[in-house]
This record gives sequence, structure tokens and C-alpha cells, in this order.
Amino acid sequence: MLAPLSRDRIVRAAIQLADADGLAAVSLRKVAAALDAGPMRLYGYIATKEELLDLMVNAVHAEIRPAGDGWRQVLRSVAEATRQAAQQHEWFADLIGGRPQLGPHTLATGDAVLAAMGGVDLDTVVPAVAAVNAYVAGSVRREIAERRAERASGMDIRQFQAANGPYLERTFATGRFPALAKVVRDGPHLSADETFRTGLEFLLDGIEARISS
Amino acid sequence: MLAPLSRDRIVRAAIQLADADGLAAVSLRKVAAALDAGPMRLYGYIATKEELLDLMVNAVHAEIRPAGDGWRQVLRSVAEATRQAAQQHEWFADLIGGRPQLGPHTLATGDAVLAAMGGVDLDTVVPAVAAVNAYVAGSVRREIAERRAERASGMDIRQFQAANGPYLERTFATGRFPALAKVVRDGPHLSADETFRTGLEFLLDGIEARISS
DNA sequence: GTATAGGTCGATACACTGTATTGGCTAGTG
DNA sequence: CACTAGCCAATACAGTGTATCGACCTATAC
Repeated sequence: MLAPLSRDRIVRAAIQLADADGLAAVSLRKVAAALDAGPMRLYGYIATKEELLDLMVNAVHAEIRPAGDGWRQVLRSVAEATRQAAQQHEWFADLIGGRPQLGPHTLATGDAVLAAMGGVDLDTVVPAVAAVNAYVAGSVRREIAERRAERASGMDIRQFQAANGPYLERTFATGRFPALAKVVRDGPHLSADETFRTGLEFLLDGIEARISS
Repeated sequence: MLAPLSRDRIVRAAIQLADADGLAAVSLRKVAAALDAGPMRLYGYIATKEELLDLMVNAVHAEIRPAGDGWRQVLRSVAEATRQAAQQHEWFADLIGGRPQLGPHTLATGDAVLAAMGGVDLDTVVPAVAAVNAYVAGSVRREIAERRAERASGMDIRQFQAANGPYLERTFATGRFPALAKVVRDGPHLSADETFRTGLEFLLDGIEARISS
């Protein structure tokens, strides 16, 4: 015991805590306690809590590797993998895009994507990758936020209206938001998967149009 | 004195604090102090701090009104307006998409967008609006995060590499990320405006392709 | 006019946060 | 053996969101 501790062990402990009880459960005291150490001990390995969060994000990026042939498959695969990572680590959705990430695994992912973009000219590649990243970050965050809200308001409710109960019903009954009410009533009830993929394909289609022009 | 206090006054005070000193400066104690009240006084008007944050987001949504004719202009205008709001209220970028927003102004914006989407069929409208929202949220968040990082590391540095100083230089010198290094060296240096708009047009192009097919 | 009841407001209290400081222990050297 | 240097952790501090509870103020009833 008193295993010599390391950045890696600290990050792993923090991730375990975050996976189990959410980001709010990651306090330096609890992380340290999980490692049988006093809180101040951690400051020999990390400078600040923000750095720990950055390291956690970087660690998750290690799981995200692009796959497939051609720029379209590559972009799609990294988008899909990012989403999957956020489903395994919901806290990832809160952190993604919140601070510029420059850790080695994050850079490696970016590098692999760019490398796979083949001969596409840089004037297109740069905004295309940025756009996909932005879309994925926003999408995933909203999806996780909705999942949490659902979970918080009774475990088994699926319907959008029922989720927030009487409030929305009353609000729609006022007739102040007719277009919204119509969509909720008549619109398609897309699953999270479908919504994510449809939007992604919109974006990829737009990029493709530019590339092949 | 002892003006009777109200949700509105509380939200306005909180927004003023957040605009001036960032989200972290919004504590119930400070908000209350700005209104010459004790902290507990606020709990007569809001149930929890999260509710206050939701109200702040809702208030900003009041500034975001779609404009223009046709679905494309409408989506573009609301995207642009959202981005502008986040530039005036940087904390808005941290909150957007972090929780489902059901405040009246937020719903009103959604309603106006949907109403303006004209005769486009709902199976397309729903994922299209969701995608644009996701893209905007992700884009804006990353943009603000980068701006903050720039600001934190010396006020006048513009270059991506210089921003994080020697670390990135060393990292690129290792040759582990050749594709990334190439892009940083040879790629276009797009302004935040250009990046945002280009990505948005990609997405809108993709949506348009679906609509007109 | 006085006494009592009710209800609102805020001071205090609690558990917790990230981090600076400081004290004590340990290990290595003369 | 004496002493010193360095490291680790306990304590301390300023702050957080919020529950609790006591005091005051008002308004009604006698």
C-alpha cells in the first residue's frame, strides 16, 4: 500500500467517480480518498482541478479513433464514436467544447482525422472538420441533457409532454405557441439515434457538395 | 429602498454580474447583495440556483428573434442572433444546451422558427431545426472557449501556436502529428466569423438538398 | 388600547468545495 | 549521534448552496 500514485491513477479514479455519480461527485477530496490519500497529495501531480478535468477529457479521447475509408466515413465514424463515448461517460458531454483541448490523445484524434481527409483541399477540410466537431458537441450535449431530465422526472416517462408534466400541457393550451404545439402533436417522434444521424448526414451532404464542386 | 424584489429584478442582477465577471461570479450571496438583500430572501422567488440559471438563459432568448423570409434565411438569422447573444453574454455559451430549456422566451423562439419554416414537411423540419441548434450550440461554445483561452494567455496573441506557447511547438516538433502540423502551417487561418458561417452554410446546403429532392 | 397570533424575512448553521499555509516527521549527511 | 533538508499531510481560509430557526412586525380580536 501507499502505491506511489501517478497522474494516470488519479485520472482513472476521477473518471470512475464521474461515471458512477456524475461530474459533481468529482471533488479533490473524494478522488484523493479513493486513492487512500489526503487531498493535498494530488497537488504533486496536477496543478489545479481544471487540469484534472482536462486530463479526463483527454483520456476519453483515447477511445475515439477514426475508422473507415474516405473522408465521409472517417468523419462519420469519429462523430459516432464521440457520441458513444459520451453515452458511456455522460460527464464528457458537459466538458466537451468547454475548454480548448490540447492533450496528446485529443491531438492524435485530430491528426488521424486530418490525415484521413485525403486529397481534399485545406480550405475545405478545416471548416468541415470544425463544423462536424461543433455539431457533434452540441448534439451530444443536448442529448445527454435531455436524458438526464427524463431520468429526473420519473424513470419511465417517454413522451416529451409528459416529461415535464402539467406545465407544458398548460403552456400549449394557452395557444401561444401554435407552431410548436403542432409539431409536438403531428411531428415525427424521432429517436435520439435518428435525430443525430439525420443531422450529421445533412452536414456531410453539404460538405460533399462543396468538395465535388 | 427595500424595493419589493421580483424574479425579474433577480434575474437582471444575476445577468449583470455574469456579464461583468463571468458565471463563476454569480453566487446567490452576491446576487442578493446587489439587491440589498440577504441570500435567503431569494428563495422566496426562485427554488434553486439552477432555476436562476434557467431564467437567465430564458431572458437571453428574448433577444433572439428570427428574421427574414424563407426557411433558409430564418434558420440563418436565428443562428447568427444566437451567436451574437453569446458574444454579449459569454456565460450563455456555457449554459446553452446544458439543460433542456422550456422557458417562455425559449419556446417563443422555437415557435417562431417552426412557424417560419413554411410548407416544408415535418419529417424534415424537425431534424433540420435540431441540427442547426446543435451546430450553433457547439460552435458558439468552442468559439467562446477559445476566446477565453486567448485572453488568459496574454492579451494580444493571435496565433494558434503562440497562444499555447512552447508546449505546442515542442509537441509538433516531435513529428507525432504530421497532418495536424501541416494544417497549422499551410492551412487557411479562418476568422471565427468565417468558420461559423462556412459550417452553417454546409449544414443549410445539406438541408436544402433534402428539401428540394 | 392591549394582547396574542401569524407569517415573513434574515441571521445563523451545516456540509462541502478548491487551495495556501504550516507543522511535523523522515531520511540523508557530516 | 546531531543536524538539516525536503516532503507529505493536517489544519486553515474563504467561499459555495441551502435548511433551520428565531425574531420582529403586522394585523386582528377582545
